Amino acid sequence: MKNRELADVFSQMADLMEILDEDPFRVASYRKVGRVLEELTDAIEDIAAAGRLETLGGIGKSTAAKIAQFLATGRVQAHQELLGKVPSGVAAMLEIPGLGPKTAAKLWRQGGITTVEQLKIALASPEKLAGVPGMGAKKARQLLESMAFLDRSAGRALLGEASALAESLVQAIEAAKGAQRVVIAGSLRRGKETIGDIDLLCQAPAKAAGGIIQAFTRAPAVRRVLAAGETKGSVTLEGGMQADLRVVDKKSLGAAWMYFTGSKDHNVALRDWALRKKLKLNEYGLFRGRRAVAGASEDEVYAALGLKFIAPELREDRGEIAAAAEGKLPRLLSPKDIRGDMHMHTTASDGRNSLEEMIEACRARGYAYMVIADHSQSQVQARGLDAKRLRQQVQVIRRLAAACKDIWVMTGIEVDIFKDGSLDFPPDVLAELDFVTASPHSALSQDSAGATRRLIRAIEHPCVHCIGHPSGRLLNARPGMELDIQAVAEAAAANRVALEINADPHRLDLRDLHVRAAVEAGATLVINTDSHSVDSLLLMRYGVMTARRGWAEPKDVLNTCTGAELKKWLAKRR
DNA sequence: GCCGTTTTCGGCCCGACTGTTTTCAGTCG
Repeated sequence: MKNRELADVFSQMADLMEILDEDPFRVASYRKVGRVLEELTDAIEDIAAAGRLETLGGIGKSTAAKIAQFLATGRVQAHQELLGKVPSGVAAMLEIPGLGPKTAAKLWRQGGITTVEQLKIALASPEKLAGVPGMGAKKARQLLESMAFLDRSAGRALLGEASALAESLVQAIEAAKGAQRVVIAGSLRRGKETIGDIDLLCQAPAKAAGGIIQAFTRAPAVRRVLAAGETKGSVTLEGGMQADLRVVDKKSLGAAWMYFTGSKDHNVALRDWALRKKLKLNEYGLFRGRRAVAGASEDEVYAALGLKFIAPELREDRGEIAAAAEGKLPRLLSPKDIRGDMHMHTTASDGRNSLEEMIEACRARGYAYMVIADHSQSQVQARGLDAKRLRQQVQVIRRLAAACKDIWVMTGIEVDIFKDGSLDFPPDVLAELDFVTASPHSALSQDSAGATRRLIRAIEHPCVHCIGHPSGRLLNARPGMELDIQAVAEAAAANRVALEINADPHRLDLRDLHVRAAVEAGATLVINTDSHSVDSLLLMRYGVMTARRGWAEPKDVLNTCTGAELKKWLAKRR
């Protein structure tokens, strides 16, 4: 797959063109191509071979030719020409928050600065930048701090970390005088797998806004105040994340919440939709001329646009607006649809809570069923179970299960899938268990074709019910295997094997786009926490968000079944 | 460079905040 590489080429061309001050609309269209390529689940080679490049939104004749050229020669001529015009270090400056293309161009052309290192030195003695307009002492200090932040932080926070921080900020703002309602917006509300910054909104009368912004900037987690105006505040938090708060009037809350929930691409598409209806949409409301048509609630704004309500998780400009217009949005599942958790560990392998404690915690959550799935023998570092210990555990589970009237406790295993697709236990051992999850844990840098064959072989194994965390990725840590998700999902559908959405915020695997491909291929999903303690059972909500981002409905997800339905599904499988 | 419920040409989302600009450019979301 050359998707990623090619996406980078177009994104970089957009950056370079912007530094060269080329037509902003052409720049925007290159940027869009970068995003489209990045989000593609099919290999760009296959799409090109099928002559379908120009059927992708945002890709026209000229882009198609550049993609073809890249696939044939490994390069895009126009990209090479741009690289020849702008020193590479100048483009690298765009990574620095607060430094955009205009400033990078000025630093280069008028200040003679061509690398980030040179910039750092020059900023330390700002008189060196006297020839560059707009470069005062304050701006210099701000850029130095931004660069220091980049050096320390790995970039984006995980969904779970960001949620906890956001909730602490919400509490601080709610305590401020005049705050009527505080809500989370941004990528956090959309349930994106990683979060760049936290966006919050507070409904309050205009006269209270200043005090609320002050309260926000004094919240315990705040380390530095970046901006504090009349209606907007920006801060850096402990750990380096940025958080923004806007204070809005009651009659604008819906429009503002939509605007700050994004995504940017959804907003652009929605405004375009509004314009075609002779309406104007901004964060204050939906307007016909000067008259406000809607704004207090999101429902009202979507309705006035002739659209069904679009759930935040769908707002990525991936076809949701057309679907909302045609009444074809999916009926998304919600956390309350989940009736069990089918992947959790105990102290028998690397879990922190006992079998009894895990059962009690699942019962307290009101689950109808659960599966114990400890590691198999080759996971030595996790004290994986061999056949003998597994059989002992099965005995204990069966005895405990017999005593549980209100929850169905199933026996299971998380059996390793080896590099060649074979499993860590022979069929006779696996056949004794109620539910078998097979997961890849090692050799995760395998090539795409090999990884796909590996998973398909496991899917075709007669004893396997589910593939756990299929790609093996760890967010912000390792990329995992690059699967041909189409082929994997088709095999899963054909063999009636479920694909896991691992809800652990470090994994979220399958990821959103893979969920969507799996749903379209007719595969069944199962959302599991992979809990290693009773506390992590509540991570389920992040898996549900990821499922929603993949347009999954309850019928696509195995653990929305009742116990009786699940029994039937298991009976058909064997 | 892309695109079409007004269009194959002429549009392309829009507002807040900061810094250093004395009237606004740049960046961000």
